[in-house]
Amino acid sequence: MEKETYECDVEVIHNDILEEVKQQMPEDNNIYDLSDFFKVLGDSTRAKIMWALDLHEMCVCDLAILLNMTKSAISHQLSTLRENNLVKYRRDGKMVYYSLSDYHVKEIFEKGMEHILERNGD
Amino acid sequence: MEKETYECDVEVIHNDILEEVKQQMPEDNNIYDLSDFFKVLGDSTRAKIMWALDLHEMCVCDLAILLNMTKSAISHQLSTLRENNLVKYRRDGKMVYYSLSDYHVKEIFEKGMEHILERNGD
DNA sequence: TTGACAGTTGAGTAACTGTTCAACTATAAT
DNA sequence: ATTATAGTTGAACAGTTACTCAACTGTCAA
Repeated sequence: MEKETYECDVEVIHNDILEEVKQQMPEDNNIYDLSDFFKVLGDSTRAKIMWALDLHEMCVCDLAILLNMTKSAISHQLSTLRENNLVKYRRDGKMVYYSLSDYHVKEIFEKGMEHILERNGD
Repeated sequence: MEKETYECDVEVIHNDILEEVKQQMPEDNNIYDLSDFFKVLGDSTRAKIMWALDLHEMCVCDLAILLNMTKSAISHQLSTLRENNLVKYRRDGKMVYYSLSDYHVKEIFEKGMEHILERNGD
């Protein structure tokens, strides 16, 4: 009377459903990547940066003024966005201009905003 | 020669772009709500739960077995998902069955997964 | 070369977050 | 009533994270 398949502090309740869901679940690695992706968008500073860059290419200074934050703070967040391939940049003289690198993000933001606005009864 | 509009450690570089973006940016509160929403999806445990519930209504036990975690850990995360109106539940005897409460989330997950898979060269 | 400004980076810190643990409630069965 | 299982909850702890600060690089102008 052993349960070799699962190690948990509970009994198996709905084995049929479990098997079905297990088979249809995406691969672990894909879920990790996906939640990491959402995590990057899940900070208000980065969300604002992304939204601003969706409207217009901007330099670090512009973003710092727009968000009323230090250049350092903005630069750190841009670094995170860069590492996650969400923004690209070009240097022009002393200034570095950032823009969005991915066309999916806009759609995801818009779907997310739909959700927020409907939920808030707008 | 004062800049009353902005307080920052930088000079205003592109005033025209700044004004344009400022006007088109969503309200701060909406961006906060949006990033909070993404933050909830930005944890792999919660992402797995959401994906599983999208496939089938499940009880806490099932989820604990599926994710190989304790009921307590799952319950805490379900509580977060509940607070953010992403899941609903019904009690049936001793068991509590959870399911998705929002139809937008599936679309957002799918768009996000598209992004991941394309980015990973799939 | 020197100074000024745009931007980056690493260390440090305060705040946040996910899991564990133990104690708890709720329902059902004996 | 008692016991067992499903689930919840609060405190505590460890790991993470966003911003600050100071020092740094890169580019331009004089």
